[in-house]
Amino acid sequence: MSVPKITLPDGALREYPSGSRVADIVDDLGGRLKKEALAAQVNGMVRDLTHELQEDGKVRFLTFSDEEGADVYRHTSSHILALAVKRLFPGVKLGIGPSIKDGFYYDFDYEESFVPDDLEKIEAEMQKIIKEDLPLERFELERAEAVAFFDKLGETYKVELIRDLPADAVISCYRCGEFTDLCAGPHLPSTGRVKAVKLLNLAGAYWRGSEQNPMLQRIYGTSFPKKSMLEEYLHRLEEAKKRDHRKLGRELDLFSIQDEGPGFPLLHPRGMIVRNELEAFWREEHRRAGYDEIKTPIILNRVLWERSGHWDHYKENMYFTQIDEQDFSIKPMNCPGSMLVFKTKLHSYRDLPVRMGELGLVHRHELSGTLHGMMRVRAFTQDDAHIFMLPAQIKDEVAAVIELTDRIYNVFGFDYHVELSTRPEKAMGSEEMWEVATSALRDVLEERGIPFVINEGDGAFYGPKIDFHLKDSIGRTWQCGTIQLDFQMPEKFDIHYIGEDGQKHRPAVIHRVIYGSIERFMAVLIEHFAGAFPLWLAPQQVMVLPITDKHHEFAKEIVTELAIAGVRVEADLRNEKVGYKIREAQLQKIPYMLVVGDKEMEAGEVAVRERGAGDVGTMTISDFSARVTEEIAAKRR
RNA sequence: GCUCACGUAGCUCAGUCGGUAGAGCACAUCCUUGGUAAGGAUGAGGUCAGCGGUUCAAUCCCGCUCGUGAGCUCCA
Repeated sequence: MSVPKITLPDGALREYPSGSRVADIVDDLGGRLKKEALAAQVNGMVRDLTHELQEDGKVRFLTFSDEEGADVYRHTSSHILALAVKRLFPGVKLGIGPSIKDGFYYDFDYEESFVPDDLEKIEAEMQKIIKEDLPLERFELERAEAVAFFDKLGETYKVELIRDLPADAVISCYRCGEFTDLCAGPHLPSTGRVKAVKLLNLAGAYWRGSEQNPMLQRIYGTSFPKKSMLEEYLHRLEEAKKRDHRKLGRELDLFSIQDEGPGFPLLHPRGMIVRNELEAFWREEHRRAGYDEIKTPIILNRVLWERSGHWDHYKENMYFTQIDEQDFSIKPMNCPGSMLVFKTKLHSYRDLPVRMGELGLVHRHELSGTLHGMMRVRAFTQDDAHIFMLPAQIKDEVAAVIELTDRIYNVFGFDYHVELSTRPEKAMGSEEMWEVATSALRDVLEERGIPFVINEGDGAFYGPKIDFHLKDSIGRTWQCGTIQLDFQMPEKFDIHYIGEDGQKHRPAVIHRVIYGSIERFMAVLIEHFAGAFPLWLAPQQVMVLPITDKHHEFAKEIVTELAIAGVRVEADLRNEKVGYKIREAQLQKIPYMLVVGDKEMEAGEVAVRERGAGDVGTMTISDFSARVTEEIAAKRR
C-alpha cells in the first residue's frame, strides 16, 4: 500500500502511514483544503492519487489501491467513452455508464448497430480525449433545471432517471469538454489521468435490465492507471480462455455438445472416467456420513407436480410428455421423488434423521441464450440429498452438511465463501415459517463463526438457503453447493414420523447438494486444473512409451502389471519417435509417462517422466506401481 | 427468450468483388527403429449448418430456421 504524501498550500507536508484508510485522510484534511487547493501537490510514489471536492467542501482522496479508487478510473473512462461515441455518432442517446468489476460499460441507444470496427474508431477517439486532458467539472442543478437541461439535449433516459430520484436528492452533473452527464461522481480531475484503456466487447442490454424495455447497445471496456496493469489483466483473460472447459473438453476428448442436443452434453469415455471418479468419491464420503442412496424416476405423473407446487411455480422450466393419454412431467428436481420414498413406510422418531442421497438426473428448460458448455445445461445430475429430521436436529444436521461440504471441497483445493439467501417475491409459505427457517440457517453460520453475506430475496420458492461459492485457481467464483431448508415439501406431501407420544409429527427437511450439478462441477474442475487433473481424477494416469518396436512386448507387460494394480494405463505403440509420443502425452496432460528402451528392459525398470516436473529418473516397475497406487489412495495432488 | 456477431474437412482457419473450394494439424498406407514436446513420402477426407428466394449460375447476395459466441446482475 502506498503512503500518500501531500503538500498543502501553506507548504506543510503531510504523510500518512502505510495502510491508511482514505476516510481517515479525508477526516484529517477535512476543511483545511479549499477549492483552489485542489491543485495540491501529490508527492512521489502515489502518482495515481486523485481527489475530489465534496459537497461540504471537504476533499476526498482516492488511490488506485482502494476499491473506490479503481472505480473512479473506470467511471471516468466510461464518460470518456460516452464523449467519444457522441462525437462519432451524433444523435446517440445515453443510458447509464457505471464502473463494474474489472471494468466499465456504457449503454447507448442508436438507430444503427455498432460493429466491431466501430470499437476501434471509438477507442482511437478516446485516446484523443485522453490526450486533450479535459477537466471533469462537477456542478449541481435543481431538479426542474436538470430535467429541462437533459430534455433539451434529447436525453430521454437521463430525464427518466432524474424523475425517479428522491425529491430531496442532490442532482449533480459532470462536464467534460462539450459533454455533460448526469453523474454522482466521483471522477478523476481530468481525462489525462487515464493511462490505459481498452474496449473489450459489444452486446445488447435491456434498459434498466427489464425485458419490457428497449434493448440498448452496451460497450464494455476496462481501464487502469498503468499500461502494465492493463496488460496483466488482458493476460488473465487469455489464461481464462486457454482453460475454457469447452475447448479443453474437446482437446482432451472428455465430452461434446452437438447441434442435435443443445444443452444436452454427451460424455465421452474419458469424461465418463472423471465423472465416475467424482461419483465414487461422493458415495464414499456420503456412506461415511450416514447417508442412504436412492434413485427415483425421471418421469412422474402430473398430479405429483401439482402437489409439490412445481406445476404452479416452475412450469415454464419443465418438460412434459404424455403416457396413455395422461400428463407426465420430466423431473426438474428430485425432491418429490424423495418424498414418495419416505412415505412408503412409517418412521419412528428414533430413526431420524433419515438422510437420503440421490444422484438425480433432472431436466430444465433453460432459455437458449443462457446455455454455456457444461456450466449451464438443460439436463444435469444433482448430487442431491434430503434429510428428514426432528425440528430439534436442524442445527446439528445443517452443521454436519457444512462439515461434509468443507471436507469435499478441500480435496479439490477450493477456497470458498458462503452466502445466505432469503425469501424471494415468488414464495410459498407464511412469513413466520420463512423467518424460522432463515434464522435457523443464520444461527448455525454464526455459531460456527463462518462469515457469510446475505442475498436478499434470492432464496428458492420453498425455502431459504446457504450457498457455497468456490474460488478457482485463477480467482473466479462459482456457485456450487447449496443447503436449503424446506418447510413446504413436508406439508405438501403430508409426511410425518411417529413421535415419543405415539402421535404423528411433521419432520423438517433439508435439501442439499455439494457438487451442485456433476456436469457443472466437472466444468469448474476442468477450468480449475486447466485440464491437468490430479492423479486420482485423470482419465488416463500413465502412458508407457516404448522407444522402438523391440520394446513393445516389455511395454505391454508393464501395462498389464499396472492395470492389475488398478492404474489407468495405456501404451503408445505407434510407429513414432519418443519425442513425438511425449509431446502428445504431455498435451493430453497425462500425469506419468514411462519411457522404456534397451536400458530399462535389461534392468526391469522404467524411466519416469512427470507431467509437471519432466524426467525424474528410473525406478523398478513395482516401486513405480506402489508409488502410483499410494498417491491415488491419498487423493491429494 | 431478446440484441449483436458468427457457422467452410475431425480440429484451427484461409478463400471465392457470384462461375460448386484450400492450408496446417489429426487420419490411412508406406519408408524410417529413432532416448524425453512435432522424422519423411503418398493418400483419403467437404451437398461451404439446413430450407427457401434472386440469378444463366449461390458456399458467397436476400429471407427464414437451427446452432454457436458475447451480453442482457452490479443503477446517474
